Amino acid sequence: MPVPDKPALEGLEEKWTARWEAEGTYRFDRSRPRAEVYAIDTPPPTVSGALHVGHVFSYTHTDIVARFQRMRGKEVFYPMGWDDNGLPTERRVQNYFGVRCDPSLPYDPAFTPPDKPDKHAISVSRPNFIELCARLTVEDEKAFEHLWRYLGLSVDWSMTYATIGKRAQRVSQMLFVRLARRGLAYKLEAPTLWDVDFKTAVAQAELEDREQPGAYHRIHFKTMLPRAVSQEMGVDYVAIETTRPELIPACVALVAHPDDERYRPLFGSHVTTPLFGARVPVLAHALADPEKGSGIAMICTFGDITDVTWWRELKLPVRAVMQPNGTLGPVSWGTSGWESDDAVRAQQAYDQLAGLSAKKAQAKIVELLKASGELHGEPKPITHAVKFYEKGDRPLEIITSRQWFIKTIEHREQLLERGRQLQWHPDYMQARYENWVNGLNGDWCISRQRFFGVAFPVWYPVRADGTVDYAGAILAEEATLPIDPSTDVPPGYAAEQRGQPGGFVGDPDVMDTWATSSVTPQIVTMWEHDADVFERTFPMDLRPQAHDIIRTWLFSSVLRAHFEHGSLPWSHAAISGFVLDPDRKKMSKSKGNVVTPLGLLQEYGSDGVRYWAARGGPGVDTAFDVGQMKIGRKLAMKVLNVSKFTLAGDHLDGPVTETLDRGMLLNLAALVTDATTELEQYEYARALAKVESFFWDFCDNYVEATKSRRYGDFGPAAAASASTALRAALSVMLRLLAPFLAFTCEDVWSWWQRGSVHRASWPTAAELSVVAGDAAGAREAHTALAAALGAIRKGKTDQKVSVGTEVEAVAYAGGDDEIRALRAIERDLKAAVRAGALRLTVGEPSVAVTLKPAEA
RNA sequence: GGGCGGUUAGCUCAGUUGGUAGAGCACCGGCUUUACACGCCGGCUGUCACAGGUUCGAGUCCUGUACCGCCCACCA
Repeated sequence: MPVPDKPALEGLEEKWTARWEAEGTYRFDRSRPRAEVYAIDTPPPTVSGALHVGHVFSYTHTDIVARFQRMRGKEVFYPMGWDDNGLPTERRVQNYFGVRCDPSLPYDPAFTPPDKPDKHAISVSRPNFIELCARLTVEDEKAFEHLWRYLGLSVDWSMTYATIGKRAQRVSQMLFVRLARRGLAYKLEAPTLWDVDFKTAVAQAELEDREQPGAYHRIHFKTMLPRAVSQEMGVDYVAIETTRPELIPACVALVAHPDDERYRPLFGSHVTTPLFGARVPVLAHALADPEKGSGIAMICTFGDITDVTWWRELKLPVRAVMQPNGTLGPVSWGTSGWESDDAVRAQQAYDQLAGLSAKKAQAKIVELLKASGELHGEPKPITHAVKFYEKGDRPLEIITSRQWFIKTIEHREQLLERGRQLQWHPDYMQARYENWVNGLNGDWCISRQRFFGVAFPVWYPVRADGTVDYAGAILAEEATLPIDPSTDVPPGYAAEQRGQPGGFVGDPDVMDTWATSSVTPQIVTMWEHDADVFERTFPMDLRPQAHDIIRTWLFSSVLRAHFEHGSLPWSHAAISGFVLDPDRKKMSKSKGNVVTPLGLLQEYGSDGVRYWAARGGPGVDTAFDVGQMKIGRKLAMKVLNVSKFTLAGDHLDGPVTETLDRGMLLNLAALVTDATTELEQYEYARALAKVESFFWDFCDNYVEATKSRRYGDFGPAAAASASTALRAALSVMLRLLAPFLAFTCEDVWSWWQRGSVHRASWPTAAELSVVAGDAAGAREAHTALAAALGAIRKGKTDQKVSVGTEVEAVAYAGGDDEIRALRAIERDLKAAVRAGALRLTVGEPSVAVTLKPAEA
């Protein structure tokens, strides 16, 4: 392709995305051995959401690394996934098709959704629901792929996967079954964090704190001590302070610190709860904080995580009032039910609470306590942090339920060790991992009482009396996976036995979204699907991701690989920062400050946007700044134009003989070494800054200084030296910039080279020093050029003449070393400043420009 | 309460072993210079958050403080 007359950036994206696809430029060559492969575990974006500029930012970082590794000779394994798991997709499918997932229904292969969603949702089986999801997300996936291609991601688009896809289900289920068989996954009935609106268990990793208004309620519990002791204490009650008085009926004990003198006499004795008259013990535990409230707390089943700890360690009974839907459930007090000194009074009080939500129950019980005189003073309003499910609207409750867990706590040390083996970029992100693992306070709850997602490949026998034998879980055979227990039948049973005495039931739950996302390394590397590919790609090289999901995605992936493979899933983790809006806030949809990416790519060019993204180094939060995109666009334009200049006209073939040419090439060789080291360390932003800086100096100074010679003013040999040096430098700079300005560099490459620049070999210092030849002092001469040119240009500007004006004479004085360096390139320097005479002297730095008589 | 990161020119940010403060943008001024006006040249701009310390010398190392951001916590 010839050098264009008017090179332009417009249309490069369409042109090259089509060409790359047609030529299979980024197709993975699966014949290469593991050592020659660089495998990337790309984060699958959520398809039901929209891609925003934050995605563009971080995915560009990964692409830069991918392109660098590819040019270094690695075969890059770079798939793309779509995350269609989880609540957002579930809701979207429901609304779009007017259906509800009902896991109790069997698969109906003939089902078709109505053209328009009906007001009354149609119940469909889980497999049908998943089919609808796949249908809906096809369009999203197309739009996403288009954007990614337009941005220039060098993904192999023949390798895509969906997190709810058949193969992903199979991998998730198979890994789960293996954990279950080894006892690393287990089912247990236990107090679990619970969202009362979604009516599902949630995991520790999905929590967030929100500041909420609340109030301390000072409540009196009657003591049951011998009179003498009470008299000594002066009171016959204990005052506790609680923000959740509605849980008083669930109170099973009071607790204070063992060293707390105020309560020491009470330890071992009992008190009665207000309103309900239940006798509960006063106990000692080190977790009780004498500084908090009155220093003595009531333990309820369950008000918060501390209650769970106390309940477990003090071996207390359960007295649960909170139901899965967030209301207080029915309780009968007295001899046939819960213990009370005054069952009639207890029942009367409780009946007014039953059926109310926590919030309403609190208001009601405050009324009752005031009336009974057991509330001391007015509630004292406070603001405190309350735990929420990150997607939820009401505070979490803790409810006892039967859930699947994966063991984490007893493997804490090994998991910490894995974190240390992983190479983090930037390295300080490892602290977040350590922090999280050290803070784990329970095993990982992976089951969700939702309908959409990967099912547990598990059934339970139904006993002859119709009860379910949860301890006798029947795990699916690996060869049969994926299965859906709502439709498929366990080995040895017939379909008619579903739900029948002596028969079976399917596990109704689905896996947590992170339980399925955590196996993306196994999904993409074709684990248990294509052993050959797996062997060439696993453990992978790179996990790129954002820092907010270290505790979830990164941690859970490490955990799964540790258990299944006894290794890390990848050797490097590159953590991207967030994109901040100009107010330094994290950009997010909810804040309405998200910019749609395709418009940006079209306005500033994909390379312009890539440039902006590339400037944000690993882990660094970066401001959204169209100014930087404009600069990137200018850089790309400059590349086009200087390439046009370099390649225009006939190439004069000849060796590099001139000192300036040699110096420039050798300095470029040093840059190659430097930039390569940066990129090897995932410091792409630094690499770009250095290359960019050299490039502009090259354009502004070297090209200007050699123009005259290049045009033949000093003969053909001197011109050939410049021509050869220019081309060698251009070739190297295009390759250095190719990972960043993927489209521009590819276009220029195509003007004069064969093949794709993205499959060209990464430049080396050696290839330049061969061209430059032996040249003592040449680098210093090239380095001195910019300062001297600048000073002399200033001399002209000060006299208000153009830089191109021919002048009578220039006198330039400088230090010994500088002048020696400049003398080596005196002819080029003189031509560059268009001086009739150039005098270089050692002395105090000075510049004198003498204009021609006519101009003076 | 714990941890991590940040605080450098009006803005966005570099500043890699401690050695006279940098770039781009913005602003001001100049320039048709046979690659580029999506250009070129030049100029202006800083108690490097604050306070101590180590050192001949600190933006850089140490201690502490303040503020910003993120993550975490057993939040009665």
